[in-house]
Amino acid sequence: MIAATQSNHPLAAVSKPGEPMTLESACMRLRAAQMRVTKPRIAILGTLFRHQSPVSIEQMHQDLANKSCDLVTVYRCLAAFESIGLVRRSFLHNGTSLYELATGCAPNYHVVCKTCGKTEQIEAFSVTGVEQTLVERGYTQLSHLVEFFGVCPPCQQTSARNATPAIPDNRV
Amino acid sequence: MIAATQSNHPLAAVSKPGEPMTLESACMRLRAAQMRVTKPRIAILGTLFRHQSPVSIEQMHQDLANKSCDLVTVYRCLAAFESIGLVRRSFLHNGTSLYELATGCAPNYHVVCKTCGKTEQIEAFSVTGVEQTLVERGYTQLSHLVEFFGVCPPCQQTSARNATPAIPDNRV
DNA sequence: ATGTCTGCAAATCCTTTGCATTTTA
DNA sequence: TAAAATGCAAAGGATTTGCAGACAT
Repeated sequence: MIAATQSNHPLAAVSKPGEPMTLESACMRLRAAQMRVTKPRIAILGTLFRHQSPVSIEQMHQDLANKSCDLVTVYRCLAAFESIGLVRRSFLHNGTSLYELATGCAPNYHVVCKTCGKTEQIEAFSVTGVEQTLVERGYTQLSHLVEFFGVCPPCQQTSARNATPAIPDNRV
Repeated sequence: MIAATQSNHPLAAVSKPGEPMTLESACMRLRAAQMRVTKPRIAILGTLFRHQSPVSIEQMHQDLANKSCDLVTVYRCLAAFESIGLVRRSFLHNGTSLYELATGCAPNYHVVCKTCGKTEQIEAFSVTGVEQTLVERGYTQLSHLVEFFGVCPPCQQTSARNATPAIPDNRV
């Protein structure tokens, strides 16, 4: 699921398709937005680059070697990154969010396994038609949210049936 | 946004398109599922029938004349209703949910105004193609979530700009 | 009669806020 | 050195849980 918010921030320009984002370019974007490049921020960006897929705040915090920075800082940094369009936030059914680097391309959509919680990307899926209609109806600042859920093949063995679901059944 | 979960519950059959759900048929489904038809449950179903659109738990609780039942009971009843497919739950960006009667037809999609939080229905929008692909990939128990956000026409006046957004900006 | 709900209070979970201290530019 | 970021502790809001009493069947 993706929150494809259209940022109004002047510095929220996405990187060009041709040149993939690097840790350096990400830092430059921070500086360009009058934000400071600190050790926690670099570490957090690092985990995002390492995953290249949606990660939870909790996960990132644990990934940070010896939890080098406070959970609160992770929250604040990601909110800051999102405000300049550096990361994209995905809202899950269970009320939590995942963050991923915002590439220059259109937002990606995912399938989330109800059992193990793993996410997989899914091919292009267009919602522009619907948004166009909404614009015609007078809506502004459009954004949307699309997410698919299911049980992935590896999780369909009997053994998995007794596992605690990553996303409790009653919430999905 | 809609959580179009495919319930596996034997009694979760939806009412036939031809015959719209009534308070009576809803109660019958409760009984059929070995659930009891209590005063709070009837009242809650009542507010759902009255709205015929997604409603928040808080909203339902306030609607109940003199808050005739506890907020906790509203939570529990809705969870119970959802477990037998009587209602559909929608998860909002701000971490809360909306519930609506599960009609026999395909799930409806909505636009949620970022300012006032009002929801409007949007015309058919198909995700079956994507789900079909996922089935081919081996996923089972598919469900999905689709929601659009924007600022509705009435909320675009200057006055509205200072209003506290129903969904804080940093969450959408 | 009995297994199911309900209400109330308290607990939990995730996220945000306040503020003094540290850090970056 | 001035503005911005961090850590820690504590607040906040939504939802859940435990348990004794009330209720539907």
